[in-house]
Amino acid sequence: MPPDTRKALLQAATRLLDEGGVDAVTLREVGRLAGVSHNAPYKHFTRKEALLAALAAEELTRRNAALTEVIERSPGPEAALRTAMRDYIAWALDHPARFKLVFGTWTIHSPELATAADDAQATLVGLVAAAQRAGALPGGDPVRLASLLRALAHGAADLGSAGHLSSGGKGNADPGELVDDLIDYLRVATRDARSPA
Amino acid sequence: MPPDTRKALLQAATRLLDEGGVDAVTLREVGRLAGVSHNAPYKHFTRKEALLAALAAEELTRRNAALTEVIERSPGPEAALRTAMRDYIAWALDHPARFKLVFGTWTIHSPELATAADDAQATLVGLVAAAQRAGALPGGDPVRLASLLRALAHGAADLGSAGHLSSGGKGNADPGELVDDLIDYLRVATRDARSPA
DNA sequence: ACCTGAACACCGTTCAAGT
DNA sequence: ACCTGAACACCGTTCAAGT
Repeated sequence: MPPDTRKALLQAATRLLDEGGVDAVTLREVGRLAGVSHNAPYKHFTRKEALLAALAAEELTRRNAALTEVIERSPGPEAALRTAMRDYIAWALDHPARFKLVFGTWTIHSPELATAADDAQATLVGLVAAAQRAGALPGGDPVRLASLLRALAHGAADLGSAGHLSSGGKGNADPGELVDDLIDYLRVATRDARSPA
Repeated sequence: MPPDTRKALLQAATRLLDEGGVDAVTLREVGRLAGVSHNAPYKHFTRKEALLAALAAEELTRRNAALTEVIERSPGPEAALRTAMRDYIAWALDHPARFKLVFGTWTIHSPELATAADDAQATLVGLVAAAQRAGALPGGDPVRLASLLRALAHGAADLGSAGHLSSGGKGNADPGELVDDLIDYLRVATRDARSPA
């Protein structure tokens, strides 16, 4: 079996990311942890951002697999949606650096990252459409509704993980509660649209 | 009039932030732009993050003033809420680096930044409560409802400014539309709760 | 094809020193 | 009180060279 330096580099980078945030991911330290010279990384990634993009793509692919599994194991689309949103929040709070990395601004074009992002979007849209058919969500463009859900989960997770959801020192809102609130409001809106005017 | 190096440093930092993102804000370049030595900043800020926190506090204070003005000029709480949310999104898209800085993770405790954040939260909660009384939003804890609105606006702005709201190359959702959608759904939920069961 | 060591142009931060 | 210049310990990236 070959040494597989590339994998060792990614593992080292993941560890540094989790332990100290993206600023702690330094090509020199990555090399050191992987037991290789400080510019061996350049033989596997064109530049630092390319390594980070590979890391983000791996992570997002794992999230997609987890999402698919949630959908398969859930009794129905509404339960799947609630579990998926809660899992997303939990992931962001447990791994804030990974979350910020994946959804940060990329100046590089990474096909793997773009594909993983498209897959996630497509899976969520499919789930939303199923929930609409099941009467758990209001009608309309499922892409737009999926974006609404995604934006809320993303905002709640981001504000929550940065500590901006608490005011005056005491935490006022749990990110998970917010996504539940939204789904509840959408349910009400669904019923309302069905009843005769 | 004194040279006011502190102000010159903050101005230089703001320019670098807008032009190249937070990574472009380098104490050495800030000093250079302000016409001062590369470590004069240390006489005004304990460390780099303190300068960034001062920058963020200034920006958030300006946003609070703008929000208050929107409320005063609006015909009613619902119009004020919609305008405020749209303004927030527009600000984030126009000044992505400032937005990311203000709502990033701080390892420093800045009283000015904390105060500005609390002010913003309090003003928004007051606006939400007024909209509830006006029948434009459903009842319940106004703090929680404000967090819901804030999380959605934040998520839509963040995903939008990072380009994550478009899938397959074509933009599918405009962040501004998403906040309008949410307020619309909440209106429906408000009506529903009022009608007799 | 993959890796190394030296080198270059940067950083943030500290320190001794000046006014 | 405010500022400077030298210094230290880091970076990302490039280059010439080795296997």
